[in-house]
Formats: sequence, structure tokens, C-alpha cells
Amino acid sequence: MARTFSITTAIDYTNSAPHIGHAYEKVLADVLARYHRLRGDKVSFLTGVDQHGQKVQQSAAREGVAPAEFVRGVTQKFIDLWKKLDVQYDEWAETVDERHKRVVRGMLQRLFDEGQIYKDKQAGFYSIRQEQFLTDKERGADGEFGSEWGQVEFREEENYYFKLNQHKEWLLAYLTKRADAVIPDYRQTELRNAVEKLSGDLCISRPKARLDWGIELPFDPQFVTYVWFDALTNYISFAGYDPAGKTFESQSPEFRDRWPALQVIGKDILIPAHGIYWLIMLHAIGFSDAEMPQLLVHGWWNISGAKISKSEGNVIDPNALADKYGAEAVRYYLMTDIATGKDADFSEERLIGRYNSDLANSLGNLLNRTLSMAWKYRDGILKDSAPQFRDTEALRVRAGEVVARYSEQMATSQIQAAIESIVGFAIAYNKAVEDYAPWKLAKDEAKRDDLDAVLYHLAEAVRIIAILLAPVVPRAAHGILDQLQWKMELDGRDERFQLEDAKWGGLPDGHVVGKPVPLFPRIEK
RNA sequence: CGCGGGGUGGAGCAGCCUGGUAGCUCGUCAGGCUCAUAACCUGAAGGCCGUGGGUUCAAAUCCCACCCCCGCAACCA
Repeated sequence: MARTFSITTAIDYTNSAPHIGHAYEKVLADVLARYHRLRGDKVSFLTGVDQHGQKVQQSAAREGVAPAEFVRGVTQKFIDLWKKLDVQYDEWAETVDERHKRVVRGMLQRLFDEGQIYKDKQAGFYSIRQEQFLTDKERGADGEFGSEWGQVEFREEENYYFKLNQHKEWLLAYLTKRADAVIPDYRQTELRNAVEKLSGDLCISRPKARLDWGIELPFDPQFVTYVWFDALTNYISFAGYDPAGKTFESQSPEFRDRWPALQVIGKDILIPAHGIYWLIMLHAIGFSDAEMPQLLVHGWWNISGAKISKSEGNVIDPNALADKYGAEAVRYYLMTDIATGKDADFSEERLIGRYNSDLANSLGNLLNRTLSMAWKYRDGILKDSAPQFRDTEALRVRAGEVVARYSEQMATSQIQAAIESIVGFAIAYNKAVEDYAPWKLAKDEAKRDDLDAVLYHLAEAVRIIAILLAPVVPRAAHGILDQLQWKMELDGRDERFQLEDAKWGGLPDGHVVGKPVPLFPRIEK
């Protein structure tokens, strides 16, 4: 039996509400997951939230609530948003979850026992306001620390360190050996360059006096683990990893079926978090090269060329966007107006534009005119009786080509290109309508079969489009099939169709289609 | 000489890895159709593919140099 297709996203930090970037990443992963389900693959899609850490502790304190309570509130916002946007995950990661904590502690204990974690003393300048050690990078042009750091004092602190550096050569070798460890390729280049400059080990703890909202170190209750082993570990802890098993082979069949995963992350957390720390962590606990995840690195949505940042206040609220235009419109825009891996400019104008031109005009109209003519001329009844009419062969061939191209593009995460293929297909059929002019055929009783053939081809095209579009706009796909009245008994269910059904001839002879209702009403400004 | 990305008709982008008539969406102009969500179809205008050099029969695509823009502390996808 084929291995499960596993996909994960970064887990979002529950310090503040989700913005458009969070939504983009989850929708991207969701579309890929849905594509694989469409292919008939078993899929495991993991996403979730990162709930520990100092910022959360501070935000909670500011609002006068316990961190656990604060985190519950923000977590709910993420859950609600994913529901609203139809992000259909199979597994939900919360770092406060006991089974996660157990894995984190187990990993830390094992690495400690193996001598890969050691205690050391750090001395340096410390900002009390920012609660962090400062390095030379934080010094201003005059060599002094700026006023934004508040009071700065010299401090000594003991912490635990993970022997990151001893795995550097392995990581370089791995990146050399595997060309698609990171996609797109230029990100792998960037990562490699960064790894070559790597020096020093990784501080993985914080004294409880400074931070106590986290997972306690199993070998020293005076400390909690700091972000890396906590957050990154989620990818395996929620997939059923057992820290007691030292080799991959000793893991459960369930885990081995779900690992390695395709990991969707943003370009900001490739270096050093995922590209260096995470891969080395996995290697350190016994994962071989073949068990390394593949990192799919996506770009950012900017606002008129500028980075989105909370401090700038130019965040876009995906919730409000979905309320205003609908989840499908938001999903469609996020998938179509950016090339996977690259940055793009977010624009509400363009969201409206893409929706109107692609969904309303090209696709929606094709559906609408098809059903309208079927009813006007044939009482909604389709006849698959004269497929050899004129050049209809070319139309059928085109359908097959589109499915093949689309599959190739989806498999390589080129969502934008895949959507373009679908829309191009709809446009070709809109042209065919003009070409065959069914309204003329309808006036000539001798051309009865020809008209039937044209109507059947149009309906089939629309049906195939709906299936291909399903990963991106699942509700709309069902909406189209509802109007075609195809497989109504499975309405709304994932098992209603598979990619396999996108081959020609799914509508039986004599099939009765539904009445046309505009599925994508134009958004008027 | 820090690292990486980008510079393609009015706008936004794809193509570049695997050289061979420059593609998509929107916009503009003219026309057509009437089944349709004022939608749809046809045609046109509009590009020295950042600049200079090189390789080649052939370069947006490969190589070199240069110019310009963006990101690389934190929040943060």
C-alpha cells in the first residue's frame, strides 16, 4: 500500500491574532493536501499553534490572565479561522498538549544522556527591558547599545546548550547530496551558504526565573526549554514519534508511514530554525538522510512593496476578508496571485479582479450558459449520442491534456500555473461555444444530434473543471457539480469524486442537469 | 567584493534550470454574437526581455562586468 502523503505547516505563535500570511501558508498546505486526497492518496495534514514562550507570558501578564488562559483564547481564533477558510487538517498541534511535552522531554533526556546537551555559563550584556542578551549586532554606530534596550547590565547566566556544531559537516554533506532538500532551489543555495558560516552551539534553555511558561527540562527543573526543542518537535510528536526508539526502524508503523513529511514554511524561518536547527535535531536523534523532511519555502505577501509587520500596523485580517468576499474568493486569490516561493503584493482590488475575471466571467459564465442552453433547447437532458460531430475530438483531447498538465503542476506545487491551466481550459470552451453557435443549431431540426453533442461536451468540460478546481475552491466545486446534478447522493463529501473522475465521459447518456444559478456573482465595487 | 531575490508591452506576473517565432491576466481601442452573471468571442495598438560585453548558427534563457530596487534585529508566514 502506498505511503501516506504527509504535509505540515509551521505552527503559529499564539501571541496575537492571525493575519493574511498565516492564512496563506495554511491554505497553501491545504490545497496540496486536498490535491493528494483527490488523487486518492492517504493524507496526513498537520498544523497547529506554538503556545509557549516569553512573549506569550508577557502578553498574558499584560492582560492580567494566566498564560494557559490567554493561549486558549488566541488558539481559538486560529481554529475558527481555519474552519472559516476550509483548511481541513487531520492533526492539530498544540504545544501545551501532554503527548507533545512527553516527546520533548524524552528527546531532551536522551540527548542529555548521550552527551549532546551540556551546561555552560554565558556572560554578556543583558537588556532588562527586552529580557535578552545583546550581541555586537545590537550595538549602534557609536558602539553603544541604543535607548530602545533600556537599562543594560553585565550579567552571567548558566544555560544548557545543544551540540549543534558537531553536526555541521553532516548537514553540508546532506545538502550536497540531496538537491531538492529545500524548494525552491535558490533557498537551498541560501541555506548552504548559511550553514558554511555556522559556528557555535545552540542555547536551548531559559532559567525559570526569567521564563517559566514552557516545558521543564527533564534533567534540571530549574530550567524550561527555549523554543527550538519545544516548537520544532511538534512535527514528529503529533505524528506519533516515540523518543524511546533510537532508530527510525524501531518507531511505530504509524509514525513511519507519516514521516518524512513535506514541510511548508515561510522564508523567514528557513534559516536558522528549520534548515539548520531542525534538520540537525532530527539527525542527532537518529534520523537518516532518507528520513529528512523536504522543506517547501514560500514567499511573503507584501503591501505595496513593503513588508507586513505588526509594528507597522499594516496587517490584513483574513477573517474580515473572508466575511466580506467569502472563503472561496480569499482562497482563490491567495493561490492564484502569487508564484509559490516568491513574494507578491497583496491587493484587495486584485482579489476582486481575479475573482470576477476567472471565477465569475470565465468559469461561472461557462457553467451558466451551458445549463441555460441545455434547458432552453433540451429540457435539461444530455445526450451522449454524436461525439464525432465536427472537431469535437479536439475538445476531448484538450480535456485530457489539461488534466495531465494540471497534475504535473500540482505535484510540483505550482498552484498558480495549475489554476491558469484550468482557466485556460474554460476559456477554450467559451470559444468553442461561439464557434459551434448552439443557438443556430437549435433552429435547425436536422442538426439535432449536433446540438446534443455540443451540449454534452460543454457539460463534461464544466464537470472536469469542477473536479480540478476542488483543492483550491472545494465548496465551489461541489456547487458546480450540484448544478450539474452529478452524484447528488454524495453532495458535499470528499468521496464524491477523485482525480480519476476527471476523465471524459462521466455524465451518462440521458443525464438531466440542474437549473442555472449564478455560482460566482460578480463583485461590484 | 557579506547573503539572497528582483529588473519582461500601461498595471501585475510567468517563462530562464533543459537556448530556437516573447506568453498569461487585467487595462485601452475597434468589431462581432445573443445561450449567458453588462457576461462571451474576434481583431488591433503597445516590448531594443535593466546596461555593456562574451559563448553560439541561434540568448529573455548560458558566462562575465556594471547599474538600479527589495529583504536579511525584534514582532513576523
